[in-house]
Amino acid sequence: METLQVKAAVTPEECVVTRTLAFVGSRWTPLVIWHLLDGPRRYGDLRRLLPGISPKTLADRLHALEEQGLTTRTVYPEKPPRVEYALTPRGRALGEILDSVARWAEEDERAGARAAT
Amino acid sequence: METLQVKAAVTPEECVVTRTLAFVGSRWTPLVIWHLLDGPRRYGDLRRLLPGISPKTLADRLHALEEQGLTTRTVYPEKPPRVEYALTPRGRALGEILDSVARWAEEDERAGARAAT
DNA sequence: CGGAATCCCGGTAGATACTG
DNA sequence: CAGTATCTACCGGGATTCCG
Repeated sequence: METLQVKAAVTPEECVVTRTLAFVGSRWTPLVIWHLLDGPRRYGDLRRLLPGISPKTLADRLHALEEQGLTTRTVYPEKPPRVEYALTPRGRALGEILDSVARWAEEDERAGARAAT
Repeated sequence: METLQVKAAVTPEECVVTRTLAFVGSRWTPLVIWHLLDGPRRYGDLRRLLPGISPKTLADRLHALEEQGLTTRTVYPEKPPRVEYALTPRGRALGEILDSVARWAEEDERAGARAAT
């Protein structure tokens, strides 16, 4: 087993980590994933959970997530129409990483608070 | 111990994960961190290791990283001048996360390759 | 060598209005 | 309800030039 591919990458485009982080780091994306960790959510649910997000942006995020295989989109042919978004196993796996990021970031804030004392 | 703060966040600005990922996800940043994982590097080293990066962008990244406490900047008053950048413990901790991201992303590519077969 | 200053371009994402 | 269609503004980041 050799080193991780990333080591070899020289440009951002070639680097999987860069590509992944650029994707997940786009505005609202982490919060969308976070809410979906609680279970499937409807488009309108997410809009309510994310006050300030525009319909276009939310649609963009959901499309991108689906395209990356992180979420699924299920249409229930009812009246009124119902559409549910849910994380795939891979999406949930990414959620785990977001969790570790959160822990890392909060260590920071704690240290900062301590230093400020 | 209650839930992670992130859960409570509703806007991207309030969310530590969003802020962190927006920061780390900016172009070239992961690669800069990656190279620093090998040890301290000089400005010129990094420019050579990152073909295509502009002086401004590299300076921006290094400033931001230093401001976030992820790197240190050491000036050796020699002639010609020498400046070294190195990861702090926190910076290295973030490197660990990048590593998990890399593993996550490569699972993806392997699955994709399999599906494409 | 290790940057800072300036200019500029392209893409991201927000606002708004409308539709199946 | 669950989006799409446009149009715009902002700024991240690249190219270039110059300085201590």
